[in-house]
Amino acid sequence: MNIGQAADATGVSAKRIRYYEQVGLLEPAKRSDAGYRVYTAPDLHTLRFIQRARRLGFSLPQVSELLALWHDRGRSSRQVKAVAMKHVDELRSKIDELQSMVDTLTHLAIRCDGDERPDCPILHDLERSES
Amino acid sequence: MNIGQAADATGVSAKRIRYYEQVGLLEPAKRSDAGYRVYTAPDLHTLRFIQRARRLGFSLPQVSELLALWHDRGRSSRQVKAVAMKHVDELRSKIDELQSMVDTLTHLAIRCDGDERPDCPILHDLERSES
DNA sequence: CTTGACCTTCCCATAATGGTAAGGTCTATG
DNA sequence: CATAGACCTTACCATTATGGGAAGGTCAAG
Repeated sequence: MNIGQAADATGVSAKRIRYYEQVGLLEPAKRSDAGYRVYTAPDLHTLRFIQRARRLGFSLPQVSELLALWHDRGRSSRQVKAVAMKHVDELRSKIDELQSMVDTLTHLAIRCDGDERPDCPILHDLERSES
Repeated sequence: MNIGQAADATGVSAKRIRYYEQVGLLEPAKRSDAGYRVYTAPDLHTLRFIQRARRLGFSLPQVSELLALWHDRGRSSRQVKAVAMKHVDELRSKIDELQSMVDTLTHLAIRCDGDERPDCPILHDLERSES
């Protein structure tokens, strides 16, 4: 199976597959006589694993950790859970940060008339000197 | 006032100030005889405006829009509110996306024993073939 | 006049892709 | 068999906003 078919089968673009190989997330694929990368069922399995981990927001280094644990028959579920929960903590921090932006902005926007007049608490807040 | 002092006074690093000038967010600063950038009170005001907008998560193009509106005496608060609310929508989308990752992961992690055994629903989910 | 703290520009790196160009390969059809 | 078109290869550039560092000029204090 060529890279295009692997991409179609997994939802990971050919570009990404090559990149993952380049940065060492994937073992270099076998090549055909012409130098084409050749993929087999286990490769697709790995690609889908990566795809799902990426969709859950894991960074490539984290995905790399997860792949290693996945292949490590001697792993403990504790290790896996630790990676996942660390990521959850990061996600929650990010959410809190974004939410506080939303809170501030909606608080300001509520007081903005949104009409033809120029006066606006949003700009007023942005130009205030403190902080 | 030199760039270092302007940086200290506004919380915008010298590096960032130069970058903002380079990408056109800021007017090129006046220069001293020696070629040093020189900043005055209104410049600091603008830098603080940018700093606050950035902290609220506005992208540099959005900050640019806000700066233009700020300087436009003929602006309507409607325009300002539109920029802000569009950003709020983007933030909320991002929050929803991150929250659904958190939900999925916590759901999986709850069922992970987190002990010395290798079996783990998190890896199990990542390697499942669907999706 | 030297030292140290500034400033300047320029280049590199980051994270994880997408786009494109130049060129080789494979396959189906005329 | 030749050729077109769909594929593949590598290599380079762009993205976003920032930090780091080097090489070299400037300024103020001692």
